[in-house]
Amino acid sequence: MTTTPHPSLPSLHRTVLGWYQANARELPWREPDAGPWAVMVSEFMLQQTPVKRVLPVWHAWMERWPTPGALAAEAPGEAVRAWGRLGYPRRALRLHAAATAITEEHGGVVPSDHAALLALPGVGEYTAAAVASFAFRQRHAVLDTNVRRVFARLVEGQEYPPNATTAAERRTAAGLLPEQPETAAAWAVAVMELGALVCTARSPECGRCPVAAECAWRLAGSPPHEGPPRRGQSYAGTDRQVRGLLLAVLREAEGPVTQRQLDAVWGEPVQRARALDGLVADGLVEPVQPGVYRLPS
DNA sequence: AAGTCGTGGCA
DNA sequence: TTGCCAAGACT
Repeated sequence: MTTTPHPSLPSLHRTVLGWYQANARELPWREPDAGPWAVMVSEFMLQQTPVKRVLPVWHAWMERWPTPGALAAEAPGEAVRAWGRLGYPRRALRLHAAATAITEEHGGVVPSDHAALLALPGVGEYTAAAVASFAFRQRHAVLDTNVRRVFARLVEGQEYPPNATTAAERRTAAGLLPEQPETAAAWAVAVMELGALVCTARSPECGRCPVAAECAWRLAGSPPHEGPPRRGQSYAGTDRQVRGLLLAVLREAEGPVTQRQLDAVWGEPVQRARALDGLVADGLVEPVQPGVYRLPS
């Protein structure tokens, strides 16, 4: 005879959804009146950047550019400037490009179709699913780093998920997804929130976890991660640091900037030149004339 | 498909 | 202090 070794799927859903109702953060892009554009802007900003740092920039951005058309009407350099110190400024350029595509190809309306979202610049598998789920209440597996970690522990008994998203992870996520679209959308954000607030990377608070009793990792004694350590991201002395320093000069200047101003931020000329070339190649910086640069117009 | 791409907070 | 890591996308 087969018994049911685990609580039913609907029970798991109810548990996590109930936890979310009681514990979710109030975030402006989750408000009922936050439209798809508000959600999309938040998703771009939240790619690799913590909520706390995103909040002020998101507010300023939405006030200045309440629609994709408003952003598309301005120079991409203004988006880079308004991006401030969120990091990975190519995201600002891609968000501007996405706004332009929405304006030109979708009549200024953020598309609800997953494939159409995926075709936008800067929108990958995660962001397409997130916008379709959070803004349009569709049924999609939303696999971000939080969700992947929760499932790795809860289902696989592993402390951390693999480096890259695997087919097995997609199957797991799809298998746990509630049937009803509205419930699936609620589930997606709830699991993500659980990963962000309780089932965290470093010191998970299993005592506060609503599904601790069913967690495969916990039941296995919380074994530490096996396999190769995930490569840390070095920063000091890299091109990325130099690019950041150079772009900060451009952002904070009113208009064009001279070569001398840029030279002042980094002593080593070869790396400095390589970093500046990279910024130009990425479209983040625009040469005006020899020795003069500005944000893209 | 492994590397690249910012920035800052926190243990 | 130093290393880890935070709602990834792109090549």
